[in-house]
Amino acid sequence: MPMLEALQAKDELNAVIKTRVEKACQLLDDDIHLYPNDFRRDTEIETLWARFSETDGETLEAAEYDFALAGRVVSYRSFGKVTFFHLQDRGGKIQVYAARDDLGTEAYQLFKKTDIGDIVGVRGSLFRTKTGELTVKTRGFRRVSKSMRPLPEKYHGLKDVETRYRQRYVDLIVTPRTKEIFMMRTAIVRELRDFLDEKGFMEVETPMMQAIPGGAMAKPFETHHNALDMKLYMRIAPELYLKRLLVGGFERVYEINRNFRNEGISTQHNPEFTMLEFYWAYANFEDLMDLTEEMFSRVAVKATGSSVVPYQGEQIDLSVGAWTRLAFHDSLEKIGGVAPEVYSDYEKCKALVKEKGEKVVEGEKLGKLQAKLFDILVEPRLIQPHFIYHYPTDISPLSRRNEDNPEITDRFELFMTGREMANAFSELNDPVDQRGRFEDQVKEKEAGDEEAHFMDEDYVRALEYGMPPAAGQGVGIDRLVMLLTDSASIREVILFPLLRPEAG
RNA sequence: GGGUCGUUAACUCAGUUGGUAGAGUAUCUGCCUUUUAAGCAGAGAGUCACUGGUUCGAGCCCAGUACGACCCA
Repeated sequence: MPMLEALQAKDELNAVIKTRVEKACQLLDDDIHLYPNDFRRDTEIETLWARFSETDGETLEAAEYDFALAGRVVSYRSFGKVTFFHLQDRGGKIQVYAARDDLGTEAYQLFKKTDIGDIVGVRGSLFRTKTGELTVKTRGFRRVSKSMRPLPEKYHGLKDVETRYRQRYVDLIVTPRTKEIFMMRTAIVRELRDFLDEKGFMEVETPMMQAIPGGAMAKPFETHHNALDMKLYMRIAPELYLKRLLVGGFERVYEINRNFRNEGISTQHNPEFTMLEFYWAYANFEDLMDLTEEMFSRVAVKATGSSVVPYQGEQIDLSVGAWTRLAFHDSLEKIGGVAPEVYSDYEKCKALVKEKGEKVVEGEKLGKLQAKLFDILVEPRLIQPHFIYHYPTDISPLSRRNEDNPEITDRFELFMTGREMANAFSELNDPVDQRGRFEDQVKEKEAGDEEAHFMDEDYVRALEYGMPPAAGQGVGIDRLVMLLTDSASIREVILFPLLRPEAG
């Protein structure tokens, strides 16, 4: 095979890879297919453990249960005429024993060309070794994929985080915890879907590419559609489309999908991240708080077995009823230590923001200043679950105003572990009020606020047809998975986090 | 954007005051039929991230660059 020979000739290959390529060339010379796809397994390692973990050796050998397994060789101990190795498939790992006297000299010689990392099929039965370990006795062997690159060292594993993220495939092979986290992620998302489906919500898909990026305050990614010759944005939120569906008569809808925000990268932020948004007609933000407690505690139990979960040394209690509900302005006073005469006075508020080292932009409204104080003084201290409600109207352009006080909205954000986990509100369904709020946002955008909302005429037109009163919520799925897997960085819960291209 | 730290063999890591580049694992060779971080004997393996500077001499000191981690904005 010319390609392999070319690979073999490359000087820059390190010795280990070169040796493996040479070995592969020898196999080819003996007419051995390196990548056959004719082996079929009839069981998996998890199944063997489930059925036989309690069975004693005599019973196993008497039964001579015969089966075919396949997986990756992840360790290898050879004694000459007998070899032990561990085989790993998607569900687990099991020891395999291969002996010359069982396989025959020729087959055993071929088997001995196996490297750690090769993917192999094994036919055989079970027995127990002297130490009692459940082990497969090989009667037939077929290599189905030759590995050219050595795996990381077995004892320390792969530690270099950059390599773990760039070559996640290697991380998944050698780091059991990584595999576990992503299996948990899938289980968490499935449980959210089950929960919402049971409550009568319908999953939908709305545009990821939008002409007007709405539904959140964030900088969008821009792209261009060639055939239509038009600018498009990657969505920052699905909100305005999901609410159009409320107008259309789907009274309970949700979407779990990616959002894109053209902002900094940190342990809490990836440019593309996954959000659950759901909208519920004939409900308000207080109904949402109840539903949220129920949903989070159920998902926590599913993922971790308990509604009290450990996170970075704290025990976070997600049990229904354990959550605190506190008004935004009360949280400024009681947790942030900001007196009402300070937070309600524009100049005093501005002075305090500056004192705390935050910039104040010209023309910024009182609500925005209060939000900055909240971010600095309150948010980091909200370790246990807190619903902070009645956000200022200035910073809540899509939320319904409070009936008694038009300066605040029937909106809450959910905080725990010092971070925002969700944002929710009773929806603004008055088209006249909505148009006015958009117009205020446009003024802020013109004044230089890149994150202010765009005017969306079609959305206002939809509201003019009449949207049922409703409440809606967005939950950051990555952060939820971080919480339930005790992960400090968002990159630990995203399979392929965004990194700069490798040098060279 | 700013600060701190890191980058040495495929992997995990040492590297003294600036003076010939080290270990374990992995790999290769030999021995070995119940091991499991198998063992024993031997061998090979390096653009010390990159570029420049200081120096008789730089993995080590200095400057810059790239990538990453953490903190701050």
